[in-house]
Amino acid sequence: MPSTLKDIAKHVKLSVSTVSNILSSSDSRYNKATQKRVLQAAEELDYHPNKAARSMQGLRTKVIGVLVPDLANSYFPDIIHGIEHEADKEGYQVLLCQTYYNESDEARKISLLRQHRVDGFILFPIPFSHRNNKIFEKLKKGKIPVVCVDSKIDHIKFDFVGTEDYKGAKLAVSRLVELKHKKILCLSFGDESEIRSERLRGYTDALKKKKLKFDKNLVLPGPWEADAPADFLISLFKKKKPPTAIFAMSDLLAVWAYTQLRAAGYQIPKDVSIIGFGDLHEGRCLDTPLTTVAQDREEMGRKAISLLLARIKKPNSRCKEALIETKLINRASCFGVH
Amino acid sequence: MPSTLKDIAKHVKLSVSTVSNILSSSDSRYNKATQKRVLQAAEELDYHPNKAARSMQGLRTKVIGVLVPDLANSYFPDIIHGIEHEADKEGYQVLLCQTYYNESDEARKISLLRQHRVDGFILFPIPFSHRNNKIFEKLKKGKIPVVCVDSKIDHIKFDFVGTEDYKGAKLAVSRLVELKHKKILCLSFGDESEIRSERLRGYTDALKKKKLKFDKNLVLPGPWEADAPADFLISLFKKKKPPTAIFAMSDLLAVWAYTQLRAAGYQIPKDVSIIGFGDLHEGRCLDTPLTTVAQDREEMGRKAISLLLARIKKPNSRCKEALIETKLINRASCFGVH
DNA sequence: TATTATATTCGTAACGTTACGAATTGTAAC
DNA sequence: GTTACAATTCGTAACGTTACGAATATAATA
Repeated sequence: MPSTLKDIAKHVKLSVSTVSNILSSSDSRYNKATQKRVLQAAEELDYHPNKAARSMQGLRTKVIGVLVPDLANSYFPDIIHGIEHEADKEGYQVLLCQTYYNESDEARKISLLRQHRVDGFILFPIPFSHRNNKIFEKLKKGKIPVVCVDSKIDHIKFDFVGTEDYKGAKLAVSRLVELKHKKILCLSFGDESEIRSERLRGYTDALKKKKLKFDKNLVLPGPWEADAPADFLISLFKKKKPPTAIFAMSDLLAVWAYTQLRAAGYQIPKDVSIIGFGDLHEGRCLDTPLTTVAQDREEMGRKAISLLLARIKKPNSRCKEALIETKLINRASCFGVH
Repeated sequence: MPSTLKDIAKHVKLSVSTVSNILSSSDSRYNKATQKRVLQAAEELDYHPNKAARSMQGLRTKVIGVLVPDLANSYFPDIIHGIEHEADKEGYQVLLCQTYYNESDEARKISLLRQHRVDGFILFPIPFSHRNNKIFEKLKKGKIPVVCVDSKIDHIKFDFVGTEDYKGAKLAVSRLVELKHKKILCLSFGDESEIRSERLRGYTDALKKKKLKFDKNLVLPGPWEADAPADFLISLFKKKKPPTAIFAMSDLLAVWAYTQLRAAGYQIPKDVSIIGFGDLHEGRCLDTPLTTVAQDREEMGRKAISLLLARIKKPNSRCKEALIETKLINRASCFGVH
């Protein structure tokens, strides 16, 4: 039983519409004294405008829905921070949900947010999912403003924010090549996402540029794919011409490799150099801090909001794509080979 | 312009109320064929019930608001996972906001969530804040169901979920004492929170039990407090009778100390044993994994939901408090002294 | 004082949904 | 062909808000 405009109106003996007008637009033709009286009553009665009623006028809710896979991955909070901060500046509020990489959760959360009539979505779609894309088709057909981040939806065009995956990977691998590494392992994602293929392209092109040949046996998926990938990883380093460096497609993968190698008695970077991608906290607080490719994640969030607001204003404009720059962060995990 | 009941009604040539009834209660007296027709039309027209209109009936929204300080702290995502999972089971949905440890954001986000008429709140209040407590008084007076986690609100009683801070700290320090450490540094939070005082009490009691005397110079606040606490920390270990162990009130503090000491040339645990509190990911992936006090954070989340739902059902029942158990996780960062 | 202009305030309809009781249809029994 | 009863379906009011145009009060001018 929260108080309503009617309650306030009764309290100050004015009409509901007067109270509404005063409370919702500060600029107004109303008597200063009246305004003060109303504001005060609102305060006293602990009035919270009912967004439900408001949005029923078909007005903007000024709320945007953000759907991320998993907050436990420290990649996301920074982006969310950027989103919230920028949204806030424009008077938008953010509602946050998680999918836990689960397709039916993804669908359910989108529906929930639609029920709340959010003005638009920022989605981090589950990468390379075989989900039923109908939900997204409907978003598209309903002209609901959507910005996808990181992954795109098959066959459906939305605004998009991503990372300069190709450039970043090339940067990283070029660095290893400069340090005279000849045999560089590529620790890859297990999926078939565009992120993966771009980073792989960066890896191979960096090798090519220095006339090193690409060996597909040096590309292996991370811990969540193979059966005993840790053993397999170590076995690669026990061969007689072992790799001397690892390019990992993510910091998490890099940290995993780091841990496994250390446990197996290898020293980083003396025996093996490692370079990651993402500049996550996990890599920074390693004993030998991780050299990595960083992207400005808050900027990603800001960019996503700016694309979204542009679309909210012009729902029919052409879809835009933005790639966030990368740069190399040199820390201790890479070492020259002689 | 999402479709409405009216649209569906027109489409199937039935009244709005029939459509509403069919769509909102699956149990019903309606003709099976009619039901199918309606469901199908809803699907075709991509109908999403308008929560706004629904909640205007004064009905439950089946949405609960969760307000956390900062998702970048990996302490929170686990709890949120527990919250979401349990809420989901009961048919409740979760709206998540951050305060960034900022009091005015805290107030604004609570107001936002109230505007959405959430059925209740799970709050992680900013600890030891000098905030204006009026917002909380109003929540209390308005009988809005609220569960606080971790910190309480001064002078205002809400349901509460916390950690067995005293027992956990005592457990940790007792362990160090068993390992024959005589001089144990306590790395404390900088605030005056109840969490701090309870963990401090655990620390002192563990010492007392083994007849070790409490030295208040051995209690020092973490990195965010003193001017040059890192230097100060190291200086303590350069004295002639240096501490041989550290009890840190959080894993983050522990990791910080670990890093500083390593950088200064000390070995963990050979020179200094460290024990943390919280069992965060950061401590697990250290080169020398951190011994720590763990609490089941998903259970915290579940508990919070169960208290909240109980309160939603009986808004006037007595406030309950739940403390989540702690246990010691022995890893490599502690070492016996001889 | 009458007339106009200006400053304030008001009343009504509409948004999409649900609860409630009323209305309509169909069916079986007489 | 009534009547009784069940099976379906319907109509209306209400929730809290805002937009819109209308109404009233007050001041300024003739």
